[in-house]
Amino acid sequence: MTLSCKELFRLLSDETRLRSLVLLYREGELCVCELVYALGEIQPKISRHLAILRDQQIVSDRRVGQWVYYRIDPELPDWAHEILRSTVARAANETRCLQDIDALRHMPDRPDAVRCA
Amino acid sequence: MTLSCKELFRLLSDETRLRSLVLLYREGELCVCELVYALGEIQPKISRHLAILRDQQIVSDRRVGQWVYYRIDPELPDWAHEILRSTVARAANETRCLQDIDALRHMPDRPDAVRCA
DNA sequence: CGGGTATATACGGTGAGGCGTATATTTAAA
DNA sequence: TTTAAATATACGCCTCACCGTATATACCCG
Repeated sequence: MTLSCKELFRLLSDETRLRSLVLLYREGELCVCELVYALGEIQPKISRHLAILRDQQIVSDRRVGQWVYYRIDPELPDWAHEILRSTVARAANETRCLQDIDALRHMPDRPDAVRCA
Repeated sequence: MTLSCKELFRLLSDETRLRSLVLLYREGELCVCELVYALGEIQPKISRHLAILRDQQIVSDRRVGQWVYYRIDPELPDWAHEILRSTVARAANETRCLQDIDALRHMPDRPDAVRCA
């Protein structure tokens, strides 16, 4: 099935997914443990929501050793990408997202060395 | 409370509300019975969803005789309006919305004479 | 192979929100 | 003042999606 407006909005209407997508949009690529740390949520919750986004092809993933990196799916349709862009522009002003960005910045032992690949 | 991204998306994730907003965005102003006809849904359902949108100040209403006309709230924040614009551009390609527009066009006895006010 | 870390998934419980029906309210017209 | 039309709301039902806990899977290293 192709992505509908309604379906996209349903996906964006969950706070955990929205915060994750804002971070992924800004950072390009993040592994699960980075999102867990930045959002301050438990790992199964993050993984579950990422799986939902992956099933609808909003994000794609790749495994690097024991880590799994997620990013906005590069094949996301233009109209959806435009909505995401507006969203990130707005959400970046909301307190919760600002905190997430800051938390990520201060995460110790970030597995960032691997990310270049 | 001010409108959050998450809240806007929750409102847009319901098909009836989404179809109503697409029509309102295109047509400028519509009364309840026009939406009932165009969407082919029962009146309490339409009224209920319009009330939800009104409570969140996505739409505003005005009474003209026995009719109540709804429109996109002119004070909708810019970022929300931009998301709506992208949405309408996309949704206007989805079958359901095309049918709605067509149905509205063929509605008999439309109370359109009043709308000029 | 065995232990540890990262991630994914299964499961039952629970609450939010959508639904249709019935009814209330408002206005116009008779 | 009664009737009818347009709209709004109240109510109970039910589905769906989220939650936390527990467990499974995958990979690395010793």
